[in-house]
Amino acid sequence: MESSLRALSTIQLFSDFDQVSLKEILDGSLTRSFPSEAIVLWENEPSPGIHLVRSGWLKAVRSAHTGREQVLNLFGPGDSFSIISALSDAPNQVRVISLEEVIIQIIPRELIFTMLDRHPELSHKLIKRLSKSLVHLISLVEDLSLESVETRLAKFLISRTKDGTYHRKKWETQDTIAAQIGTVPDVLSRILRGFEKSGLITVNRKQIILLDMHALREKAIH
Amino acid sequence: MESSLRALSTIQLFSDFDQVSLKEILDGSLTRSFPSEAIVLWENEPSPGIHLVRSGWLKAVRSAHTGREQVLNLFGPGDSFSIISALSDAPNQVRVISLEEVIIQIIPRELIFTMLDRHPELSHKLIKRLSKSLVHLISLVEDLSLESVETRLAKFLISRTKDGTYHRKKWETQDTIAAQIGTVPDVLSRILRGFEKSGLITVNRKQIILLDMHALREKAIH
DNA sequence: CTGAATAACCGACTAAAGTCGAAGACTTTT
DNA sequence: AAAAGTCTTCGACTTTAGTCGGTTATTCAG
Repeated sequence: MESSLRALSTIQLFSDFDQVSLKEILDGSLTRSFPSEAIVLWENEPSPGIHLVRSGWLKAVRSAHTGREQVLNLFGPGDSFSIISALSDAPNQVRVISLEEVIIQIIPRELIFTMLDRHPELSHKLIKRLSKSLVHLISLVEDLSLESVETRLAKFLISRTKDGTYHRKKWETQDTIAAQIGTVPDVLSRILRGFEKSGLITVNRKQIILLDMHALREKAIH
Repeated sequence: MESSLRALSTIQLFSDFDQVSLKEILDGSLTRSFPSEAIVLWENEPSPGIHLVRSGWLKAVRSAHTGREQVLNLFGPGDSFSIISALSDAPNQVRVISLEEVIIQIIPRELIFTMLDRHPELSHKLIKRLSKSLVHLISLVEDLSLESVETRLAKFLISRTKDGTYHRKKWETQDTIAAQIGTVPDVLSRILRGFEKSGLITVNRKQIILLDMHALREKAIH
C-alpha cells in the first residue's frame, strides 16, 4: 500500500499531490489485472475512468473490417489512457489491448471531477497530457499522408533507439511494428531486409542495431 | 462593440460567461485581419494565444518538402484554434493559412490563464474542445492508414453534405479537397469522374450533388 | 528433445496511388 | 471580348504498397 502510494505520486498527473489526496485516489480507484491479448477497453463504449498502467504494456488501436489494424499509441508503466472519454461523455475512440500481462488502476470519473475541484492545477496537467496526444497524432497523420513506408520506418527506428540499439520486447514483433508505422508485416520485412543488405542495420529477434545512423537519418528525411 | 460582445458570447468556449468577463476578454484581446493566402500562424513557433475566427475560413496544414500538403482542419466563423500552444509552451504544430479574407481575434495566453482561475468551468470547455480535435485526428489517422482514396472521398462527400448537395465555396477546389483526404488533385479528379460516370454524383464548380446516396455509403464502407 | 505454434521471409504478382506533360474548360481581369 | 490565370482533365507511365501461397527459422511447451 505504501509502495502503491509512492508509485501513484510518480505519475505525471498527480506528481505534486499531497498524501491525503493521493490516498483518496488510491482508495477510490480499483485495480484490475488482465492477461496478455485482453481487450481492456472497447471502442464506442463509455469509459469508467482514467486508466493508469501499473505494470505491463498495452496498445491502442483502430482496426478495419479487413482485420488490419493501426496502432495509435503504446502505453507502459506510468502512462495514463482513456482521458478523453473519462472527462467528456464521448465514448472511447480506440480499442485498448494488452500486449502482455498488465495491471491497471482505474480512477472513476466522479473521483476525477472531485479532484479537479480540489486541485485546479490538475486541469493544467490534463490539458498538457491531451496536448501530447494531439502532437503525437498530428505527426502520425503527416507521416501517413506524406511519407513513404521506408521513411516512416527509418524515423521509427531512430525514435525507438537509445545508444544505437533498439531492444525489442517479446511482443515487439514485426506485426506490431508494422501496425505502428501504418503498413503490413510483409512490406515491413522487405524493407528491413533492404536496410540490412545496405548495411544500415542488423536485425534479430531481440534487437535491431543501427549501424549507419547518418544514412538512416537521410532515409528519414525524403 | 455591442455586437462583438454578443458574437463572443456565442462562441462555445465562453458561452455562459457573464458580461463583465466577456468585456474583459474583448478588451484584452486584439483583432487582426489577413488577406487571402496569408500565413496566420507558422509551425514551430510559439503562439500568442487562442485564436477565434470572427469571419472567413482558414486551413491548418502540415507540408512536405515536396510541397504537397495535408489539411488537418478547416476553421470557420466561431471556431477557435491554436489552443494547445496557447496553453502549454509547446510551439505550434501546424501552419494556419487563410483561404480568403479573414478577421481573427487573438486572446493572449495570460488572459486565458486569468480566466481559467476565475472560471473553473472554462477548463472543462477547453478539455472538450481538445477532445474534439483528438477524435477528429484519430479518424483521420484511421482513414489514411486503412482506407482507400475512393473510400475516403465517399466519406468526405457524405460528411460535407446537407440535403444531398455539397455547396462549394470559391476556395473549395479539388486542390483543397485532395489535401483534406490525403491525396493529390489528379487522383481526386480521376475518382470524381469515376463516381460521375457511375451516376453517383454530379460535379460542377459550385456544387457536388449526391445522386445515389446508397451506393455512396457502400463505397464509404469498404 | 521433439513437435507445435508463432514469427519472419521469399518471389511473383496485382492493385493502388502518384507523376508528368499537355490540353481543355472555366473565371477573372483588363 | 481578348488575355491571363486558375482549375480540371486526360492518357500513358512509374513507383509504391499490398497480396498470396508457400517455405524457413525461431521459440516455447510438454
